[in-house]
Amino acid sequence: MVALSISAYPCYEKEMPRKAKKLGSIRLTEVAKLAGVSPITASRFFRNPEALSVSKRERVESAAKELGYVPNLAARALASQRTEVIGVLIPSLTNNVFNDVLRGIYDASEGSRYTIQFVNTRYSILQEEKLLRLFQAQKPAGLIVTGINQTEQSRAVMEGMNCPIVQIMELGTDPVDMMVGFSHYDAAIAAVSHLIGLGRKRIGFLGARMDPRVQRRLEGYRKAMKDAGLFDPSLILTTSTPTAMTLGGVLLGDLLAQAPDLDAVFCINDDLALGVLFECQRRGIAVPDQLAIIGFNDMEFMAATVPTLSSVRTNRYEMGRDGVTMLIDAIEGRRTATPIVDLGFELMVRQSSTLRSA
Amino acid sequence: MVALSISAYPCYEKEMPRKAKKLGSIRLTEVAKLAGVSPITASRFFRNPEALSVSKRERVESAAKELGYVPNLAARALASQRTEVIGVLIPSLTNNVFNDVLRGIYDASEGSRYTIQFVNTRYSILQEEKLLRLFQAQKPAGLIVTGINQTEQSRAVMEGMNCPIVQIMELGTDPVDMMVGFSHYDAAIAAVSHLIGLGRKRIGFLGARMDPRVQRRLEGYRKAMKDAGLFDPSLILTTSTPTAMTLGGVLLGDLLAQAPDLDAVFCINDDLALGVLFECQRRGIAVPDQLAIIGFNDMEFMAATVPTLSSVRTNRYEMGRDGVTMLIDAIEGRRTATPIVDLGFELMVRQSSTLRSA
DNA sequence: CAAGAAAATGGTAGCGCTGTCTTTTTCCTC
DNA sequence: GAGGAAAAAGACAGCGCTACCATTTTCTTG
Repeated sequence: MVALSISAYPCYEKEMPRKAKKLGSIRLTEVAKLAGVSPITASRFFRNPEALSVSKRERVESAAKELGYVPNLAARALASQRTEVIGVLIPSLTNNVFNDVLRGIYDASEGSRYTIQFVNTRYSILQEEKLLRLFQAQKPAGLIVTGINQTEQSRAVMEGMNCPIVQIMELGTDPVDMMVGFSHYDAAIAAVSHLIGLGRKRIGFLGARMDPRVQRRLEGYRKAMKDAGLFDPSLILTTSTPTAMTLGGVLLGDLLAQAPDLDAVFCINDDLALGVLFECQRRGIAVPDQLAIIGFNDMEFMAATVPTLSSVRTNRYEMGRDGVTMLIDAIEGRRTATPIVDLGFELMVRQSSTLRSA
Repeated sequence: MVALSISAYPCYEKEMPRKAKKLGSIRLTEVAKLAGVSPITASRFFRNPEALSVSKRERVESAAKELGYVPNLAARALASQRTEVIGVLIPSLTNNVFNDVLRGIYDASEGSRYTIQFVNTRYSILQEEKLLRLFQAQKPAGLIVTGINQTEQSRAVMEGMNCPIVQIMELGTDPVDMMVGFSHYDAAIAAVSHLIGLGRKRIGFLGARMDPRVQRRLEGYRKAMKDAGLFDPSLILTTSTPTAMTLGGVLLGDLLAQAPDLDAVFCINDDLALGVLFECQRRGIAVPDQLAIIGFNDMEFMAATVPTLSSVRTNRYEMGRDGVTMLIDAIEGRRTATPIVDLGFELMVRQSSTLRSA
């Protein structure tokens, strides 16, 4: 481990005394001496043990263990001109979606020699560009970025970085390097078509924090509604406010004000959907009889509600997991044949869109 | 940024060519040359600009900007024998509680020169010890650890680390260095006393993933129930299963089986509480008339449900935020007077424990 | 068993920066 | 304007490791 600061221009109060040199500090030299080999041989042991003869290998190993040697990664990075860091750029820590993605990334990278260094772009492509430049300066082993909407400069930086890069969360035709995601457009079409197929005509769209992926879901909604001849702009309500469960209720109220004959609602995420469900309980709107609800992402709680909530399952954990796995494989020269992986989605039909209480 | 790998004994496939040296690489020397100063002066500019005369300061600054200089942090760490990394050990990425804590940590450290390097202990104190050793080897500028239940070895490692350390999430009498948290014991007593004060007699306890902090909440529950002469072990149901909203419903069913006269339930977190609420809807149990519910943490959604759910607000974001802030202050020699900060808690009384529908 | 190829090992130099100490410059004050 | 103190700037060496190349040892094979 160790991660050096991400700030480009730090500024200390004062210089520190060069303290207690050598004080019990076990360097590679010490290990080499104890093992009776040259430092470079000891060095090789840690990087490529296969290159040593069995006898030396054993001697270095036991010497290292005896001395409790721990490599100095800063020195290693300086000498080798590279690090074992995987940089991860994610737009939010508030949004639970990324929680799952991060979990996948951490789980899959555990046990590997790589360290995850994640940073938060706060849904700003300018912030993303800035963070990308900082990563660039440090030559990470690989990079995971969210989505496909980077600035031109960001793209240029990435292309010049000379390390594998995986874009996650969605798909596009022009990857910087590799991609793991799914089509938000198609997923939205599936959700809306499901509602249309059930005979719903006045299907609303509820969106918050309209990031690029949510925009694409809106496009899918538009497409499906237009194809069915049901499109009506007054059925759409979006806000740039960050999403929250309480917001779901508020938005439903607003949408009902502009479209009182609403008979279904497609929420761009599950938090909104649950907020809508509670608002319906509050207003005495029967779900799904009067209003069908479908969410997006299929968080764990969607199966626990009353009525259970329909949603579109997205493979968030898997995107993280497969993303790093592909990345690490590429770093180590084992590139997969297909640079673009579609993890798909699954329509989870539950009571909120189908159950009709007789 | 940059973070060097956290693996102690990495192992490369092969040595890499020492590629394209000097190739446009802007080093401090180049900046110094352009600015017409010595490298060491340029170095000082980045660490302590106050020490330079105004003219040199401006010259170095513009030279750095012109060349697009970015410091090599590995070299810096090697030469200065320290890093600008703050290590964060957190037990889970699944539990949303830590999401909020992490958010506080990231928000408060943004703009500082420190990089957050967080690792996941998975609720294992052995894993924690292992990760602590890895951090130790790299001399982080500071450390944030969760809770007060470390192994003896972990404590020894921390005490020998020679860097500020903040323990977050709870309080104890014997901090390694600093602490930011609150009393889970007192918070549980407050929640249970509230229910007792409302005349509830058969108050259940529902717990999942019994980590040390949850154990202390159980102790608080025991204390309050015993003091009121209401304690009955059959009112307690715990499981080591990780918490989830679906689990809330299951546990309520089990608890009702062993205590059918249950009239209130204290859930050790909000997910369980919401799961319980839905299970009540499913079983036709009136909340709060037949069963009062109180959760723990006061997640955002607790105010959005029907009925709204009572909870104990914990200042998770603030624990993260204040934790790093204290840590950074200590790193930079501005130690606060009080090493132990109690962020308290707040009883959020809502409909699920009070409303009586006439 | 000699000769060449391959494998294993070692010597050297430096990655880019900063701590320490020394030298130079600037700023006072009388 | 001289003398001393403080501030500013610089020289030097080295942090711990690894890339590169040179060297030695081991393994083949005719």
